[in-house]
Amino acid sequence: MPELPEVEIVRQSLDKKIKNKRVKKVIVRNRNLRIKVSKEFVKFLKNQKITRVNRYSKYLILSLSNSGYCLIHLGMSGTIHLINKFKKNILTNTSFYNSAMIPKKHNHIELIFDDFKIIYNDPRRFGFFEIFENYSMLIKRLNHLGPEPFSKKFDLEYVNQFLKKKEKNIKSFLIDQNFVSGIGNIYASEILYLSKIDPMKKAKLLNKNEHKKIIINSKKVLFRAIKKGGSTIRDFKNTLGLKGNFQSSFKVYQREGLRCKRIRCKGIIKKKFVSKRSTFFCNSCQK
DNA sequence: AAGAGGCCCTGATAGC
DNA sequence: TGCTATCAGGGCCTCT
Repeated sequence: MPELPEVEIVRQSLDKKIKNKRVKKVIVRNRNLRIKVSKEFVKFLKNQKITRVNRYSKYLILSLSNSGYCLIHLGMSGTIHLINKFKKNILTNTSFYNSAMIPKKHNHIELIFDDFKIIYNDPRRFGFFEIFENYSMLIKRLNHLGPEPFSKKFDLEYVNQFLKKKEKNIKSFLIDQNFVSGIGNIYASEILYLSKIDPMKKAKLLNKNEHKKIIINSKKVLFRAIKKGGSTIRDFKNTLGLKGNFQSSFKVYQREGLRCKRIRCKGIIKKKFVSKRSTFFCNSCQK
């Protein structure tokens, strides 16, 4: 599901809500996520204050007051829901959560704060929650990731060096987190469209100008998507259950058979499986 | 080292 | 109505 922009939207709303708040209770209903939730998880988070909510690539990073970290990945279908607590009435003095907001199945983890809670829902369980005692352990965990598209390190020299001997198609590298981290299947197609590059083109055949376009358009596409609240294809929602809006701005993704949006281009958007992932491109203006 | 392929899992949808 | 097959925004692992 979520690529960098969607995770950033989640980060922003979490930051507003849980920063400097203390976790009162932790519930783990299903430990069998992509990575098994550790036995120490509940103990590690309980009574900790969330001091920061960061994001790197598609990962959320909660900093804790015990100087530890909680690393979260949403996988393909993970969502985080913010649920406010209401007082039912004074007579019974029972409180409840607005159940209309809560998915019925697959609520695997809950972090409960004073007057609200967050619920991690993930039907496919490709996401995970991991804990790290300190910063160096966290960094080690994320060490394999390439630079983010926004990073200064993602420059001409780096891109050229990485791709110059690569026989595989360029599209598979845009979604390769070791090369550049944060881009997923949707935005890879969009970036290559803006760059007028054929997704099937061998990476080593790209010239300097094309490298430049990839660098610029990666930033451009992701920034625009963040600005629009991310993309909602089937089930991405922000923590309040609201959908993103960037899907209406897609130039190629899920536009198979439609006309290319570029002025004066007569091309038709095609869909092909590239490295096992659906890939959309204009058959005329992407060379 | 690089690339191809498989696998983890559930749900929505299409076709019969 | 119900069956089966296919696909979905990710990432890791193994084999060659």
